Amino acid sequence: MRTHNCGELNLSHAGLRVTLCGWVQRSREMGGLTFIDLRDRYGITQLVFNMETNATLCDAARGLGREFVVSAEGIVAERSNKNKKIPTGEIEILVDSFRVLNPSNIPPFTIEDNTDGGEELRMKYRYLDLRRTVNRKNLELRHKMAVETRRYLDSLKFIEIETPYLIKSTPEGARDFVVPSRMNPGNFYALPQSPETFKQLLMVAGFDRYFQIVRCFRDEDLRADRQPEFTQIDCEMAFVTQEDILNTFEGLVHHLFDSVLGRKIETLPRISYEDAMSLYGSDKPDIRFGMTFVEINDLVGGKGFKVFDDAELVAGIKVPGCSGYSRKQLDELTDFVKRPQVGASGLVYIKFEEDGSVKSSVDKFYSRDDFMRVLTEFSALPGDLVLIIAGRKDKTRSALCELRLEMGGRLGLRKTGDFRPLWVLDFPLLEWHEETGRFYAKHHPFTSPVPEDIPMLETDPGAVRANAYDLVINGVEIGGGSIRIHNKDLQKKMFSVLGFSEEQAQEQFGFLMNAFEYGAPPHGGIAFGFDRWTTIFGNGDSIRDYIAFPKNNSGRDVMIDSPSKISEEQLEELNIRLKK
RNA sequence: GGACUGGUAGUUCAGCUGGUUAGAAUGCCGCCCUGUCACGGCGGAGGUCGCGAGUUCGAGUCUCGUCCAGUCCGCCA
Repeated sequence: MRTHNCGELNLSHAGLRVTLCGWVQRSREMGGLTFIDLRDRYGITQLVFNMETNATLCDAARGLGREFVVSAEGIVAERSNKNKKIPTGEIEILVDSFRVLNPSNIPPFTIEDNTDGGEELRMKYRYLDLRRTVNRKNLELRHKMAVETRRYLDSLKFIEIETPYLIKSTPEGARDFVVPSRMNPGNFYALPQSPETFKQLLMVAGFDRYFQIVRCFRDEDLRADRQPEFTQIDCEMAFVTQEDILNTFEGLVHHLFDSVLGRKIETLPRISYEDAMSLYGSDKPDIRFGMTFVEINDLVGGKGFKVFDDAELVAGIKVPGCSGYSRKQLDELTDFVKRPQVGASGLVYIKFEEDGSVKSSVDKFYSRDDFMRVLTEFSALPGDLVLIIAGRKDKTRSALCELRLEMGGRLGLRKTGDFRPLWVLDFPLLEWHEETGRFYAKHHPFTSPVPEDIPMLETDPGAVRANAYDLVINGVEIGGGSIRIHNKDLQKKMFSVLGFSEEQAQEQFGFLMNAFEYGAPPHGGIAFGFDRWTTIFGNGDSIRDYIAFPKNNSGRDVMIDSPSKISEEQLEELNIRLKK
């Protein structure tokens, strides 16, 4: 139907007869002249109609509304007024005939880079929103990421194998999306939260390098970076140590930075979970800037300031060059950390003024020497501001983490386009839950403990470290994985620590444990959040912008209006009765 | 489950301590314009102020409830 697309013609094509197809972006009527911007995926080309040379055609062109689908034939001509802003700006098409392939309603919002449409409206008409360049580029980026991922992994002899979507519900982890089985009344499939068990079975089957770019499903509340269905780059390898896995996938990180963004990056720093928590208060630190935590219990305790004396942890950050902060600004920061989402009970400041004097909210408890010792510990210089939070260790760290990120943002230290990937290692194997009074696997129940910590499974399970690792970029968890347990006895012990009875373990994971009795190789793997990684590379705010048809905050697709009710007949057939 | 923010022309928003005819921009329609490209000029149409109660002589504005959207906490092995 077309000889060229709307983004490729230039002066070298002048005089050529062409046919273009596309959508009417906008038309400009000048009395005797009519210009139409014709748009397709590749760009915009200007069509021109002249009242003097063909009044009928020019008149007809004026009947074309926005988003009409048009096929136009004519001669490529050099423009008398060139537009330097677009690649095709030096030429235009002198149209001698055109055809409306399909008219269009007036679109509910303008289909331009700076659209006037709000989010909700654009989601409802997502197919129109996707015509906008920004969204098109986001999906092109996603495609490029997928292609380069496959290229890299294929070059290392990984093979992509599909695993089932209709699987079995398991109690650990996120809530399952569940699918009723018509042929097995009262029974349900679950959609996979990840292909975890299947990729381990593939290792038992001898496919020693597996990957899959695969959809995963979790029935949990949504966020800007969380969708109920999302995509992982899921990988597993046999006959490997943790070091082998980190090196192989550090290679993927380098390859994607290079091939997609055209950037060479340095060897990824590695930090232990414990250090990440004590220096950044987070297991996914944003290391684009410093401001690491300094713990000062010893320096400030026993001076009569009860809040510090009683605190499990007193820690702070040094904010360079902010000693001039006003009372109002400090009050604002105090309010910030006291918000329920941050959860600190207060904020103490020490201003190291330019003239060398010291001002603090706790002046009456400490001498100048006391403050100087603290400031030295922070390596503070005149002009710096130290902000301190105290209380329970975990609360203090998470609040200080929020404050650090906030200050980093205010000082412009979290620069867009600055990428600082790193590995976080040695995660704890287990996590204690107060409400249920038992341990849960922090990663998943097949994660192997660090060998020298295995004896502690009996004595101090909370202190056992795992052979687990996360990839973090700019404060976002991009991926995580572990070396798996391939030994049946160890796996049994793990289930028992998690509070599974032998029968429960057998019922839920018997197929895996049985498989491990038939020569399971040592293996391990990793999975990356493909949507998040793409979003980071695109400098986006929300993974929604990198998914063609995303769900909204309540898990709804407002375009197709789902989820939705189903008929009585369907319910009957599925053997389901709804609560009145 | 919880906190906060928002909901007013097709769209994006403004609308003060409650006050009589609810505005702007853009889009849309009509007329004019031969080099525009965010074209320009003139004119016009377009509103259940999310929904329901309440306070008041009077509610877009205040109160309560409710629905929807967004950000976050919980949750997300």
